[in-house]
Parts: sequence; structure tokens; C-alpha cells
Amino acid sequence: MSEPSDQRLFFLLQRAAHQLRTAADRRCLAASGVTTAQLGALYAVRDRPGLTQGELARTLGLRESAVTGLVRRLVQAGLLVRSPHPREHRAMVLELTDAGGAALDAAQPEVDHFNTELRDLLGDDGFLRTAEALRRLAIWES
Amino acid sequence: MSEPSDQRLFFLLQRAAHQLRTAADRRCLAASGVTTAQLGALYAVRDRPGLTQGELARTLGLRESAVTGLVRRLVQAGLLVRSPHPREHRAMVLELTDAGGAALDAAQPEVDHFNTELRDLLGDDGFLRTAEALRRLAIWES
DNA sequence: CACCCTCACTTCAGTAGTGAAGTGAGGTCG
DNA sequence: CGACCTCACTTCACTACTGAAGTGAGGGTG
Repeated sequence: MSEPSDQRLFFLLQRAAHQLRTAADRRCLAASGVTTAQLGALYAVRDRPGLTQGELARTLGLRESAVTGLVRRLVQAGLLVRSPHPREHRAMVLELTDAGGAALDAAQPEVDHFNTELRDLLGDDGFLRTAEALRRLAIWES
Repeated sequence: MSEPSDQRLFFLLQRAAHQLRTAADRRCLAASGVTTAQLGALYAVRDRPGLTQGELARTLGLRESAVTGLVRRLVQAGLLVRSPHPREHRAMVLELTDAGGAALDAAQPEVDHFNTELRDLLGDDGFLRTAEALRRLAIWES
């Protein structure tokens, strides 16, 4: 009934995400020494300094256990600082270090270049339409 | 200059793929006991019985080292058989077992249901357009 | 005031991937 | 005919996730 390519949008999405992730990780590591997962966390902390690990997990769409490891590596690399929350005894407050901000700045040209390439590949309206579709998929639950 | 949402198509793609993957993995594990990565490998072997691990790696867009582990788990689960290639001494030939075929059949309704939901979410033309965009991204190299 | 319950966070075992280095039977070549 | 090279595959150390179970200081409750 439906064509095989239609039946496997899901696999296509995985494949595309995987290709892009590994390509971006390579460039990103070369430019700033961080992976794209780490870069996403740094962006989130810069946009909302002082957030807790739970908030970061919700922002990134991850489990708290994943954030525990991600933050540990970033703190170990000196890009993030963790301090106890002033009012919530269990929570940890996250902030960028200078090195964290520098890593973000070092990665920015690569991020821009990458997005430009994507835009060229998909065309301007294709880029926007795809972004909108992905937004729906990312928000979607269940 | 460009909006933040535009600057981060890449993160959007990762987020969407991750959400879909975990959602699909949960259903897929419940229905047939395999993950979506394993399901992709089973599909590939069914489509082209007797392929080698290297060919499987190229089909899935993975490194051979990733396939080594994936195949090991599938053989251990009794869904795949590995036998030496008749003419190429180093290569391994892969084939589905009956249990492997059964797992694929068990997963099929979930796959169909999942794709139906995606189609409903994006609309028919949005679905096709997104699939086409993803196809380009998946093929894209560097 | 002692009990317990809440809930951020952590830990553990497992899956899924990379990249770099290693392995070894078989064909090639001087 | 022995040395070398090839190249599927493997192994290792690492990042990055999940889901389930554990931890423990603090606040509510009797």
C-alpha cells in the first residue's frame, strides 16, 4: 500500500540525525573541544544562568540521570561550575565559567557555517518547513 | 540576524530524533523485544539476506565496530545467524532466523501505527516534504 | 519531638554509537 | 617460498543515552 520510503520516515529521521550529529561532532570537537550534546547544555546555561540540573534536563529533553553525567564531564573540563542552590537543599545551580563562554564563542562560527550548509542543501523554504515539522515532532509526546 | 530557532535547526533535529527514538523504542521493546536500532538491522537483513557485516554497516550508515556489537546482541538473542562467507575468508554472512522474522512481524503493527501518527501530526504533504528533506540530509556527507 | 515522606540528584546495568589500534588468514610479489 | 600487504572484522576507551533503584537533608504531620 504505502511505499517503503513512507513506511520508514522514522528510520530516515534517525539516519539524518545520526549523520548530522557525527559530522557536527567532528567539526565541533576540532573547533572548541566539546561535543554537540555538551554544546547544547552550554547554550542552555548561557540562556538561563543559574538553572538547576532538573531544569536543564527538561530544557534538553533528557532524563536527570543523563544530565548528571553530562554536567560531570563539563565541570571536569572546567566549562561549568556547580554550586548548591541557596533555597532548595537538594538542587545544584549551574553557571558558565569563562572557559565555558570561550568554548561557546569558539564553536559559534562552526555552528553558523553548519546551518548555512543545511540551508543551502534544503533551500530557504525547505529549511523553514523542515524546522517547523521538527518542532512539532520534538514537542510531541507519547 | 537570523532567529535563534533558525540557528538551531541542528538541535531541533537532534531533539526530534531523540524523542521519536525513545518513544519508538519503548513501544517496540514492548511489542517485539527489540530496539529500533536492532529492528533496522533486521529489516536490512530481510531485504538482502546473506549480506556481510561491512555491507550492513554501509546500509545502516554506521561504522563496522558498531555493527559488531549490534550483531553480537542479535545473535545472542537468537534473531540472526552468522556464518563464514564461502569465498571471502574474513567476511561473515548474516541471515534471519525464524525468531528474527517473527520479531519483525511482531513489530510491524507498531511501526505502521507509529508512521500513521507521524502522518497525522505533520499532514500528508508535510510528511512527504519532511521525508524528502531528511533523505537529502541522510545522504549528505561531510 | 520523632517519624516519615518528598524529591533533586546519583548510581548501576544495559544499549548505541565513535575513532583508533589490533588481528590474522590469504593473495601477491621479488 | 618467504616476506609483505590487504582488509573484514574485533577490541578498547570513550561519550551519550535509558530506566530502575538508591540516597539523604528538610519539611510536614501526629
